[in-house]
Amino acid sequence: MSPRTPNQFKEIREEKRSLIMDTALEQFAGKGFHNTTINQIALQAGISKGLMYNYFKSKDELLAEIIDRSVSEMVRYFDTDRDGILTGEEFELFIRKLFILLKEKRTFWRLFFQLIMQKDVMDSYLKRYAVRFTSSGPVSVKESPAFVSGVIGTFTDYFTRRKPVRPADYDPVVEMNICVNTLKGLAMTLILSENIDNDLNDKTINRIIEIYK
Amino acid sequence: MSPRTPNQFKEIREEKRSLIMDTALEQFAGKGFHNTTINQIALQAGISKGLMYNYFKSKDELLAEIIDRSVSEMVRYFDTDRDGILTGEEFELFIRKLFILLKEKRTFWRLFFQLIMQKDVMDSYLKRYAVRFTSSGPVSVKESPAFVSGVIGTFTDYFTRRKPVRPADYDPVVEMNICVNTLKGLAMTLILSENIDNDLNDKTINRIIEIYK
Amino acid sequence: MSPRTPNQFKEIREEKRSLIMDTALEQFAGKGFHNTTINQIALQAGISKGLMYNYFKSKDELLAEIIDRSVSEMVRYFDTDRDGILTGEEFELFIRKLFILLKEKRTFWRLFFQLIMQKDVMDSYLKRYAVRFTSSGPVSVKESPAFVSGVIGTFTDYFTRRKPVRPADYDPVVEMNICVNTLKGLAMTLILSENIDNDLNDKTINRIIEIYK
Amino acid sequence: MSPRTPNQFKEIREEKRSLIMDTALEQFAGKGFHNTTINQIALQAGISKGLMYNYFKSKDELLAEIIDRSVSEMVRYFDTDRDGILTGEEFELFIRKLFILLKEKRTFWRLFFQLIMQKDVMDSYLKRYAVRFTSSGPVSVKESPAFVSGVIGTFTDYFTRRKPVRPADYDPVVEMNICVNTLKGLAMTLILSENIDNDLNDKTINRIIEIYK
DNA sequence: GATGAATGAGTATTCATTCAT
DNA sequence: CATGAATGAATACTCATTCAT
Repeated sequence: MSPRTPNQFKEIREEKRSLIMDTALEQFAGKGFHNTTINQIALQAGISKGLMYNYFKSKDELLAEIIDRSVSEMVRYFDTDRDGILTGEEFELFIRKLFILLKEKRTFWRLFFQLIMQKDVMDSYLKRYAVRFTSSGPVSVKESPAFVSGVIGTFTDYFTRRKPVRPADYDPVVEMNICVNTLKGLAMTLILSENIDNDLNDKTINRIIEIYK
Repeated sequence: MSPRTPNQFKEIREEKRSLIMDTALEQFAGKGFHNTTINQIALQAGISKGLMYNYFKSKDELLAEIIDRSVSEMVRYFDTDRDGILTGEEFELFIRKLFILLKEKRTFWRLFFQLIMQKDVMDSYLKRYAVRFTSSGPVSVKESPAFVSGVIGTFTDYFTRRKPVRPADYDPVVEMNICVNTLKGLAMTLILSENIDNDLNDKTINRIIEIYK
Repeated sequence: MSPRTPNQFKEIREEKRSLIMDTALEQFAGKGFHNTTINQIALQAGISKGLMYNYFKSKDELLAEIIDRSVSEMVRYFDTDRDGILTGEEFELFIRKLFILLKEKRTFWRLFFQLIMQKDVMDSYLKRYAVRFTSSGPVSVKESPAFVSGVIGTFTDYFTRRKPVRPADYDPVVEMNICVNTLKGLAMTLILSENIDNDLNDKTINRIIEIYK
Repeated sequence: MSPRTPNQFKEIREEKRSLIMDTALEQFAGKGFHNTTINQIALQAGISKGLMYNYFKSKDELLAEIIDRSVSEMVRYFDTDRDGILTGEEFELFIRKLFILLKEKRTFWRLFFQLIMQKDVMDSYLKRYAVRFTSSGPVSVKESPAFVSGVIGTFTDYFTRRKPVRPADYDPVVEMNICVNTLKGLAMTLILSENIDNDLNDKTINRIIEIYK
């Protein structure tokens, strides 16, 4: 009889929002954004089409919110307000954290990579949220403008310091480039494989740490 | 106005087919398959919508033909009917060839990666390189020449032979995994960057060859 | 916290009803009936969507009530149960009253004219002033007090009596037609202008009275 | 077998465009813009919904085109590149032309008046075509920026010249205001009546000319 | 009374595909 | 061969209305 309290409403909203976003993410990642209809999302989420639009202004916004949520989470995860100096231990920690996160959020990252390969989808996202493309992908400037450039700087610095006595042919930028792209390639493999060979994966990560620590 | 010979007709047909496929590829890669309309392709190719259907049964088939053409070319390029033994020189050649091709066909590869991410078919793709692509992702297999698995085998073999006297911690599979994923990561970077740092790229490739040859 | 008396309840209800109707009128007149959503009305009125339906059965009924309220008021204003004879003084009074009312209720009249133009019901409206308005135009008749036809009759009578000694070309019906349409045109101008030239308007009204009194 | 000539295509297009616009105008004027669906228009015009969009980008553009067409026609009709001096004969001609046009295009004018009463509909039109509101309604600046202000100026001038020896109470602006609004009111009546009393109408127009010529 | 989450029928719009000429 | 008018199924999105709390 008595109306629901504002808190109850807020709870309901947040729960449903999450439900919709999770459902949509799964379908977007599996079938692609354009091959997923609002109807399908609503059906699978067990809600009506209209309700979707009660929570999200449009299909595009739904996508943007999904990206925002995960990117924010990612940034929060790594943004440990360091002194800018990457020690060997911190480097190892970073790599290990990275792959844990990739495994945990594989569905999202598959979607994410799909998207960054399509110029126009990303463009519309870029306009909404001012994202910066870097060698390690786009990151929401809204959340953390200096995050990525910070990481790159820290990495370059790390590879410069690694070999105080450089062999004639040692170029820290090249070294970093190889390291970063190895991680990128592994990330891709991890994200795309249906069944990960966890043993090989772990061994590979260990070996990378061994090489670059 | 002498009547054209059957051969001339065929040539004209082939040329127009190519024109349509090139135009379509460019647009698919830039805007995504679903964001490209037949109208846009026809307009840019300077032909009528109807004529499109004279050359290709459907939009899906157009896509499939584009994939087939480039994949075949790729296979032809590398499938030099070797003895299965990869020497250091052959390894270097392979890497260099690979990046030349990636640069030359960047547009295609962007599209290609878009597509293979759109379903969990990477695995099935690895086993059977020729997949039929449709608008809802890659689906039916056309042929299965064991090309890819052949490459994998040759590579594994190469990494096994490289260090006859293995250090205790040397694992050829791990080593190959790192090598392959480094190449994969670099390929991704190359395909996606708007402006390639050619100098860094060349240095990086040289360094990789230095490491793995 | 003494419990409210039934009378207080009624007052509160009436006040809220009025608030909703005023808010709705403003929006209907500004954006049109179809471009105004229940949500917008509720939001601006500071109540919930659900409560709206506590006061009005439907959006259509809300519109009908708005019309009814203002038309009733209008009728009450002019329906001074006269003897049917319009003197010169009464004529002047009528004109002045008319424009005062138009100015005071401009918002309503804009809406009203919007509605009566939306179907060929001007004629039927003339005969039966109270029409039920729905979203697809004015439809069912609620009551038919012969108010309008009464006014027309009185006017015709007035113009017939005005010139006992008629010039050869004097036609009272034509004269009344011009007079009525001049008023109508002025009313339209008044209702639609964003900024009224009050001085010109007053002078014009005075001149009309001068001509027709 | 042989394809249609460009001319044939152009003819088909123009015919269909007109058909759609006429059908839409009729329905918009009768039921209002928002109460008319694209489906209904297509059905009545005997074409498919899709074809509508082959000819008009949107429902809004369809409306805009309908307005443009008629307004342009109107302007062309009156824009006789005069010397700016309105003689009595020219004044009479103008009035007579005006009512002929109003009768011929009653359906359009009903729609037009509906629209100018709805702020937002007109606003979107204003943005597209830069229209200026004047006392005699909006006119497309695109077509004829100086048209309306020209008419107003000419009219004011006319009413100033009419009584070289002015009575003490003669104000040409007031006189013009009455004249213009009488015409406006008559126009409204003409547009809205289902059955026009042609006789009364003609007599009224004659009387107005008699008064103001 | 009061709230706003939930529904679903309805509407504009898109676009691959067909086909008469 | 070639054209582009025509189709209609599919899809995103809106909004009045209901109802559990």
